[in-house]
Amino acid sequence: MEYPTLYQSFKRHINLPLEPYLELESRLVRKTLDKKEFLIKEGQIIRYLPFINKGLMVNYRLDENGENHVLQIRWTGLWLGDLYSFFSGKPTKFNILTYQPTELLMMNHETFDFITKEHPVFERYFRIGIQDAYIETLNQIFNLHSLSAEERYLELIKNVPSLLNDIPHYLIASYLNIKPQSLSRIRKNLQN
Amino acid sequence: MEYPTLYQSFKRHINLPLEPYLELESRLVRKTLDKKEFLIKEGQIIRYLPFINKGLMVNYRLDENGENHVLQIRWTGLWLGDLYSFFSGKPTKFNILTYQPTELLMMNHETFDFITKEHPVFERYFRIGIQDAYIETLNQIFNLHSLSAEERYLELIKNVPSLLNDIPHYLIASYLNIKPQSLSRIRKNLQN
DNA sequence: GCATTCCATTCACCTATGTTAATGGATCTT
DNA sequence: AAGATCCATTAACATAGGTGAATGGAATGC
Repeated sequence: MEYPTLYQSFKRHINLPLEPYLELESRLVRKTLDKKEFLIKEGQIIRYLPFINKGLMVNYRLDENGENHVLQIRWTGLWLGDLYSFFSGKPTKFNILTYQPTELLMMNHETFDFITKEHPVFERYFRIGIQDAYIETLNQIFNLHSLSAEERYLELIKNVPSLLNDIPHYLIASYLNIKPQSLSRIRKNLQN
Repeated sequence: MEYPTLYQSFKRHINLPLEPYLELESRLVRKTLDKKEFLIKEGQIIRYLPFINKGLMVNYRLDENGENHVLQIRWTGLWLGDLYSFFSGKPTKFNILTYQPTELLMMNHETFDFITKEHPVFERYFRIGIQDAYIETLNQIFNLHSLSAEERYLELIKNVPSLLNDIPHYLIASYLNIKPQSLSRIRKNLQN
């Protein structure tokens, strides 16, 4: 087994004997990215589902005024791609960018079809994984509705304390839906 | 076949012969709710996945100040429940309430396990359905980040023109993350 | 090693949306 | 049908967070 982090991700959700796992593993494409490299750029048609074997990536989308909005921040042990573009074949609206040196394991469409057909338990794995992401995203909306900027900041660093050191503050601000100046103001107020 | 709306929902995503569909249909529990009845109340453990065969429901969640936040509005042909509570067995944090007379088709855990085991294509159907909901929810976050209150309002009534007649305005305001007074102000400004 | 770019911070000022309160029409209750 | 409740609307005022501009330190490029 080459990628225990991936195997553990499967085992957390489904009962997966080693053999089908190894069958999958052999079909994955490994990809390494340096700091601040793009995995996905707006307009591309996405041909792979990327699993972050090690590293950290940020997903943002450009609005009509040319401003970036960070929608997702994901790291080691999670998937981050564009399911919509991957499954529909239409161009993506997202930009996904590393902020740490990152190692990815990428599954193409052919492999996805093969393993879910051969071993339906993989379909179940993806159903559960996407479900978890969906539940988290609903929670993100609730936070945007119910918490002040300061409360959202505190909630985020409570859940992911290392984030302040891992990525620039302006990305954290964007993820929280505030401006970097506001994040500075909040951090200053909290010092007292 | 008793519920063509449900069958069409399956056919839109998967290739499903009639027989396994009928097998499922016979196991569903039909439930009718009047206007303004609760399907789900905070604290309950959710035992069913509900499909809206006809009607409209709103999902909201209470914050620490006792304020409601509408997170989802769904209608005929869609599912709306709490996947988290259903699959984890933990109490739900949501409140789901009809705003039109509504007919639901409810699937319990036993049936879910049975049909996905017996016919893996159902697992695929739920994977795709949850994936669509997830993609929509990500888009909802992008709108909250990138659009003004007025733009969010215009976007919503462009997509669902009938909504203004179907549910009270204060629910639309909550879904847009603004106060009813602000929605009134926006609507007034738009008259000119 | 110097120049350049990037980024966090601060401050003064601005604005979109929230808040509070009042009004009147519509809808429910008895 | 009268009374009560709910809800949309308006207006005056309040505020969280945005905007624009300036500063200095850190990281990057040559």
